[in-house]
Amino acid sequence: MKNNKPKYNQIIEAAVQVIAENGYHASQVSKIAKKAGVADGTIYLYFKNKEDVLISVFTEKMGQFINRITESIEKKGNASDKLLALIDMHFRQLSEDRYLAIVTQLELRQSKAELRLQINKVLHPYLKVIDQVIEEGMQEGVFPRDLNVRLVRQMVFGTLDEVVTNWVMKDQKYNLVAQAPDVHALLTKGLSVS
Amino acid sequence: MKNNKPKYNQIIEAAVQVIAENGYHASQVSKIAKKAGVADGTIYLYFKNKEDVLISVFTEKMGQFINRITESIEKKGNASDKLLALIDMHFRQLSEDRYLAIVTQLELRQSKAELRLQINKVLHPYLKVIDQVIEEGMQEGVFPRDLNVRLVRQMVFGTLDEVVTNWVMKDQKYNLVAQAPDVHALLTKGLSVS
Amino acid sequence: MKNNKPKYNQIIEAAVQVIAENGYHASQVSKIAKKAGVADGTIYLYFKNKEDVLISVFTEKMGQFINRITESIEKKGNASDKLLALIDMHFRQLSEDRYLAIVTQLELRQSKAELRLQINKVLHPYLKVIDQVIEEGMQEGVFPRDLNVRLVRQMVFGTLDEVVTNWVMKDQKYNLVAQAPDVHALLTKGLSVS
Amino acid sequence: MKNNKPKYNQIIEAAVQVIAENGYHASQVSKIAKKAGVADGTIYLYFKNKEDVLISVFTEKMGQFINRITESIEKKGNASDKLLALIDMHFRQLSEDRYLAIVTQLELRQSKAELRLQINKVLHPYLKVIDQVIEEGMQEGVFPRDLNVRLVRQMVFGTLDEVVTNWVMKDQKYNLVAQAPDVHALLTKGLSVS
DNA sequence: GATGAATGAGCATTCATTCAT
DNA sequence: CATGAATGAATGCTCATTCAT
Repeated sequence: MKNNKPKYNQIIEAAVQVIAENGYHASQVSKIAKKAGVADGTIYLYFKNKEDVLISVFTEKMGQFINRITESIEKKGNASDKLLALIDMHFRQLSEDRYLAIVTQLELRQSKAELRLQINKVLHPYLKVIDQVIEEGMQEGVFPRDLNVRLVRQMVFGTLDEVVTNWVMKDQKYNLVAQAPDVHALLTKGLSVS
Repeated sequence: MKNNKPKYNQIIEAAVQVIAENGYHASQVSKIAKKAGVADGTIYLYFKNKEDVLISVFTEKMGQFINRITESIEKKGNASDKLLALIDMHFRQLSEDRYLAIVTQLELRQSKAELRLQINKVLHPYLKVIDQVIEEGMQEGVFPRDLNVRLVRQMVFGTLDEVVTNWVMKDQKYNLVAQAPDVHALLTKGLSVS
Repeated sequence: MKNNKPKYNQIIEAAVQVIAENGYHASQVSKIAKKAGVADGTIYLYFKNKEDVLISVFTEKMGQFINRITESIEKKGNASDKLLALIDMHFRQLSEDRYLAIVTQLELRQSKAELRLQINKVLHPYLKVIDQVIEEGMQEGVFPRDLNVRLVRQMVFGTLDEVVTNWVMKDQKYNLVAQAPDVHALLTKGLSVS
Repeated sequence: MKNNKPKYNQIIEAAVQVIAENGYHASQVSKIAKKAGVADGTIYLYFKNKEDVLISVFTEKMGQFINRITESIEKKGNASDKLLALIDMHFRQLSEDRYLAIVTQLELRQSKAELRLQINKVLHPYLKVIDQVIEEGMQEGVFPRDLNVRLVRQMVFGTLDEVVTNWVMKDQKYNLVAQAPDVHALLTKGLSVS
């Protein structure tokens, strides 16, 4: 655990706040250090460089994010319910941490290509969770058996991501979690007339 | 016509290439000027500043992009066919211009908040086109009449965007256009078992 | 005469105005050309370069300036009266042309050392006029015969220059010409108790 | 004391030299840094920007300048002697620091309006010292009681400034300090015949 | 003579990272 | 472990001048 290293966590938390408040490009190392209550140099005792701080921010937060979603869906009986739970928890967690929402949906995307590649690696386990739900649904017969899992996953993740980004850009003015059932309905039924 | 202003177009085209090849942050004005075959200062005869070049790149390209999609869908008889045509042309155009695909899916997203706001404005007409197709489908009875248009549009655009981004990140190794019918099927039928 | 070359004068007059209104550093060649109603390149048909425009501005204006002072003092009977007339005309001319005052007292001094050297050459005839008045006064016995002419001239010119500069920097709020008799009295009597 | 901040003084001294040697406009920050033996960025640890360096140069030097003059004149018994001491010290200090003389008389005057405004503020205390000497002389009866203090001060300062500037432009070839008694005699007696 | 589109040299400032203490 | 003073590379933009028309 990183609890032994309180400064590590202080820096991570400071980074999220500083980025959310100042934007990615105005988030200097010195600003993060100040908010964390440590010297600039101290950051380099815990992280290789600035990029490493950002990746670690995403890794730490995404770890929790995925864990909660996994917990949430494993109680559910079928793939459709799991998908709803996944959407609900996805929206819920970003709703509950406005800083995190801003950082993941807007600021971290401004980073250069290399960094975003590494961020995608961190995202990978989440995409696997989505894949599992889809595959489970196919096996259960809840979803069609001939789905292209990759495409479905891209539809699911792309939709959730777009919905959240729009919500963040509208200054988080409306209730995101309340949209979960509609989004779930849309994804499962598509545009087909019942 | 912009044929009267050949340098304007030279600079736009150079910018797309330079950004695609070097990445957003390594695309210095001097590099764009060199590729365009003009002096650095010449860029400032046609554009207010570097940001203006980038916005213009996006505006010019997106204008053509939307026009072709609009042309393509207006021949179609019903909303479902129009949606398919839209997806097909969306994929087709980005397939045919690998530089443009890289720039729109990866590089331009690294720009700072203000610039991205303006990019969103340019994107807006495209979102309106999607909305129209959805609304038309609802009126025709091809799509359910009780759809939340905003959510559907976010699903459609989010899905297309995610599919294209994944394709770009996989170095455009597979045939993107060939995915259009499957994506269309997915969006219209969702995950429902026939 | 330069009357044959109306554009020459247009450019000179435009330069004075542009410098007075925008300050020395914000007075681009293009701005002067626009105000003069000519193309940028036209300026280079009449002047070697930008510096040449500035020197010519000063030369033209200083020529008139000296001529009027010379005319004014030659009517006077003795050196002391001539000195008073010189001071009066010095103040009067700068009072009557606020643009010229700003340009000579403030803006033209921001030019680089080389240019200022040439400006000093243009100023030289005026200093000679002052010298003549002093020497005349010494011969007449109106002024002491053992004066160091150079020092006296520096006192006279330095005083006038400082008085005018202070007046310009106080936004020309008070009557400069009205100070002439007091300045004359001061220079002639000094700080001696009568 | 500024001895705790050796770099601050190194930069100030380097700036004076670089400006005197290269002229105001050719005095890049990098050149000053190099002469001071520090990195470019170090300058920004001690000064807000380049202008701040220049103002600080003038402030530091003018502070010393005024202090020495104040010390020098307070020992003197009457206003006339004080004026002589002021002139002597004014000339003496600029004679002893050829770099400072060039910078104050020529280079710093090329700065733009805003900077010159701040330079004038720094000069203000010196003008007040001159005013005090004049007022003291009027009270003592050494100078006429009906003097216009402002005008006298402008005569005194204008004369000293002009004398020093001429000396600097003549490449400091003659003995400036030796002129002090003559200048004093001129200012006190004026052009009156004894 | 007149035009004005094109040129390209030149520079203050920021900030991630290091390392002596 | 922790500090924070010092480093130095990196770049968008302006504008005097030219020259083909």
